[in-house]
Amino acid sequence: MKKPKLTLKDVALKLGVSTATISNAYNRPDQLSALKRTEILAACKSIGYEGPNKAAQILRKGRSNIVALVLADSIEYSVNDPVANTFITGVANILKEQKKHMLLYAGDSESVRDVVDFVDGFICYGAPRNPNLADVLNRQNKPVVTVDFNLPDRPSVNIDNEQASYEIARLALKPNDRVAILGLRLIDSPSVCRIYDTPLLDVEHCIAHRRLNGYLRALKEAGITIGNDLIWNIPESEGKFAIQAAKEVLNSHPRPNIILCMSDIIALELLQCAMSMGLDVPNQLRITGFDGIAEAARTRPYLTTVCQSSAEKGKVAAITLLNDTSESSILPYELKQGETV
Amino acid sequence: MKKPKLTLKDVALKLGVSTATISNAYNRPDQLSALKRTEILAACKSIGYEGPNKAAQILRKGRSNIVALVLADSIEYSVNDPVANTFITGVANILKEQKKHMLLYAGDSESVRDVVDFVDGFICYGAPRNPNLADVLNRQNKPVVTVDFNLPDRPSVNIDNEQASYEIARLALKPNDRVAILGLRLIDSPSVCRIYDTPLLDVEHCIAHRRLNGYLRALKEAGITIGNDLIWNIPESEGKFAIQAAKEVLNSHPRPNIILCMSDIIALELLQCAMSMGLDVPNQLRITGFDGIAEAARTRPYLTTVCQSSAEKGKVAAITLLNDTSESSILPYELKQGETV
DNA sequence: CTGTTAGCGCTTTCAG
DNA sequence: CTGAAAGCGCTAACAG
Repeated sequence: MKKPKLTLKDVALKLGVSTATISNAYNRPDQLSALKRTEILAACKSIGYEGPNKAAQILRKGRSNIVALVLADSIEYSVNDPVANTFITGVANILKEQKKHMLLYAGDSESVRDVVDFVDGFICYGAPRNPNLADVLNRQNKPVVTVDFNLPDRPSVNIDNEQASYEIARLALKPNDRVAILGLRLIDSPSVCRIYDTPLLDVEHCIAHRRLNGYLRALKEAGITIGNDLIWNIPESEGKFAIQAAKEVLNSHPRPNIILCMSDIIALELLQCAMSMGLDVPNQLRITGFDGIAEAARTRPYLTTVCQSSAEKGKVAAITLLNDTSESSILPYELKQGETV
Repeated sequence: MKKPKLTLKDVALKLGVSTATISNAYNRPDQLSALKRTEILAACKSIGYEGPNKAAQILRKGRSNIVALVLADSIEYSVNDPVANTFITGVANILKEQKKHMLLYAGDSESVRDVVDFVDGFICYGAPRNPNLADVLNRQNKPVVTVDFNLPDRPSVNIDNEQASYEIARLALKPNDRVAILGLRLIDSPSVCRIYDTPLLDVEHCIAHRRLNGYLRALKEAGITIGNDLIWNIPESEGKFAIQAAKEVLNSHPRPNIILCMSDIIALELLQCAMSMGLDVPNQLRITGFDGIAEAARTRPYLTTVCQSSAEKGKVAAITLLNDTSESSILPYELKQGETV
């Protein structure tokens, strides 16, 4: 039952060659004749040696072929968010190609100590919920690629959130509109609430802020002013919170006739709510989303939104990390005119 | 910029104590006085030592606190399946509690060699698409827990698929029904097709087979016979394939008036299809699903289905692995009468 | 092209 | 409670 677990040394002894030769047979084919190499590999297989122990290799080489994917939130939450999911898909795609492995790491953790000594690098998807984590990450020496936020001197992958938001708002807005904004993680609060004069989260750490700026620029241009009581904070892009916010905003007086949402999930829940209240979309209420998730493409009326390719983001992030380049990328996005505007 | 990266030895030297003492301070508090321990820890922190190197610990201790979650399919696919996702959530929940980490591993890989030497164990969610992988997994010595399939002498987590399928079919069937079955991975084919006389996948490796048996038992009891040309194979629980199958079955003559689906995703796509063809559900067509995914609870008409808790499965699997027990679990399920039957 | 050897950084007996 | 020493299993100089 329990195999004795051969080591490279055992094998070298048995085959009457040096350990270096066995090691080279596996790791550096150019260091010995092809013939000898084939012989050795065959002999190893036949006596049941499966190759050098990976744990020892990690220590010795300082490389594990494991990449940590640091999610913005807990794993539980992130894995159920379609946008995060698509991103993971993109990363997985590239890692598989390069025979690397993926360790999921929660962004609400305190530190990366548990894994920093053996992973080869970090892909950091969204500003970690625990702000401490970003600092720790930045202070260590392994490669880091950030996505949807920035860390000093680290490459990042982003879209131009400000411009995208500006454009979608511009597309949607009409003179004299009564506007509301459903924001995502604008302030440091676990609750659905209006932001009033709560200080906003750090710009660098927060795409929400950039999206807000884009909206506000479009509003200004359209000659519309909006109070902070018409800007909601939603702590997570999750149905439950989105519904709460949707109800609040739709039941507020005077009711807005256009609502700019910082994610499709939020927009879709709002849309559901509005329709079940008998509102005519888009005539009584216009809605814009952000992301371009698959579900939005399946749901009628089609959502007017900003499409970004999360899968592509994942791929670019993985490639950037594996090449250890320091170049940041700005990826393209696309406005999608649906039926909600 | 680049810190010199202190080792335990350096630190011991600097503090004038032995390496064992430093090691004990971190790992075995009972081996030294609380006072000395606090002093040492404080001193370490102040000189910038973050604690023992994890890579070295893994080699030395033979334990990494990393658990591999082996998915049935590629990571790309699995992460976008709501059932798999909920399962991952459950696993993540327990791992977090126990400060373990999760490595995602694709079930279409050839072997686990890349990670077997350093992970602490495997949770295997669904029979791996590469059947080879199951063998390799079973031959190695680290703990394995299987979910939704079995491996000899390994603990597993399952529901009683046969009985559940029997019950949902029994609930739905009426005398003289024209029945079709939309099966999931019944045969080893990448295509949507009728199974005809293609050999079924191995029973042990295949919940689909058990579900099929349950359906057939109910059919037999109801005095209905069904040919293999009315049983479809769908290779993955993905929208694209489900739609293909839905069209085939709904356009076949005579059209079935009841269709038993092996997943909610399949059932939901079928439902969409049927409604867009103007069919009256449930009067002209009854549909049953399997799983009880969240989306089914949001979609009208409500799906009649078998609800199982994937999150619970994940938790139980993780607990079983971490406790290294050999007890298998059979989890409960629940029939949910919706509006499609 | 092959063999010897010094570690990678740590933990854990074991003797004091 | 502390310190010295022997590896965990491997790789990469380096010398032959």
